[in-house]
Amino acid sequence: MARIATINNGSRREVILKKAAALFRQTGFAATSMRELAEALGIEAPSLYNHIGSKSEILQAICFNVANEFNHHLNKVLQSTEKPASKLESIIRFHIQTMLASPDEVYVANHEWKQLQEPFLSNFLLQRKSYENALASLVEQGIEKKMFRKLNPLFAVLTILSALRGLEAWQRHKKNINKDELENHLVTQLLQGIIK
Amino acid sequence: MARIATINNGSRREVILKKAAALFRQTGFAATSMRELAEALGIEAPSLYNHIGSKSEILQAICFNVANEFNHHLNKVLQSTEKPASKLESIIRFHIQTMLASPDEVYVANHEWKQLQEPFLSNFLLQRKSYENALASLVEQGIEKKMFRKLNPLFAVLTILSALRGLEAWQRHKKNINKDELENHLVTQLLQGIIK
DNA sequence: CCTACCGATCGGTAGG
DNA sequence: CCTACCGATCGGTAGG
Repeated sequence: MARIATINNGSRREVILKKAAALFRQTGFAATSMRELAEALGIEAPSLYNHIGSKSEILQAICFNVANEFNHHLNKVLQSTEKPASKLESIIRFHIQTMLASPDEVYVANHEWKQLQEPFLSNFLLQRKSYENALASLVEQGIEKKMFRKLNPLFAVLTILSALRGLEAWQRHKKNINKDELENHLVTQLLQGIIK
Repeated sequence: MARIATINNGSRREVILKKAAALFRQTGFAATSMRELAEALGIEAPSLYNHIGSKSEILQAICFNVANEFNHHLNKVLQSTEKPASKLESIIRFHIQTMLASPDEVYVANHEWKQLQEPFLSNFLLQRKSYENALASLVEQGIEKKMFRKLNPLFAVLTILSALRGLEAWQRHKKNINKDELENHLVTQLLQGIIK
């Protein structure tokens, strides 16, 4: 009895974040009320505040958790000695896999971050920009090595990231979607767009 | 005196829609209040209701105006006798041009349509789906004529549309962006991803 | 985790 | 186009 309570308490905050991500995705951050969130969890709204500090803090937690995951993987890839095309492929695959594994969180981080308050908003945008720049220099390396076509590296990266971020909208078609086919298709189409 | 008033009255609703699109983009539909919109227009909130029926109606007008523009262009292209690749290029260029010409409206139609109320939500999604299907059959034709690589037509279309819809986020980098370079880059990278 | 409750703000109406 | 105002709902606190 006590053990179950302890286990649940330990992850209570995570359960809240998880459910919040699902609701924020469905309805949007601003349009989701703390009462709706509470109801979805089977508790009263004021009880939420034993686990989280504010509605904003929930959004912050979701967005920065996702950002951390992507940054962590990026750093790991950058430290490897693979070719630029392989690095890029690994990053593309990670985007797709993460999106399929945590669609709600990734969606919120991609589309509701605008609702972050300062200084979190600025920090988030800064991280995003540095992520994009890291990918751009990867593309630049590929161009120098004559492996990629000669194109604007930043444009190339933004195009790929846009395509990947839009993936969440594919949910609608998900009955027809096989995960492996999806991943391989995207890798092919997106890399084909820049490879020589 | 009377003439100016008449002219202004005629376009008053459009001015409201225009400003609303800008605010909805900046802050999100749900997080934008009618009082903020009124203040941005230099009037009091209740005065808005002489020109629009409700907050929802503003969103509906923006979303369906944009949808109509895209559908109209699509139909024009489909009636032409060009090759699939040319048709697709024309559609890609239209997306980019429309987005650059009306960034606020296109952003709202792409990202705030979730806040539409029924039956508008269902209708909007239906139009979207039929738009995607029309593009998919275009890709299919290209594959049959051996002009496109053999890939899943729907996936190919969703990837391209995702990339195009994400374009709005490029605003952030706009000081470095030249319109023609942007358009040509995207056409190249996106078509290269599917052409044989 | 709950009940009771608060000030603020929301979309919108009445009436002129 | 404005003033005056409404009921509903919001995020959050007090206190237990």
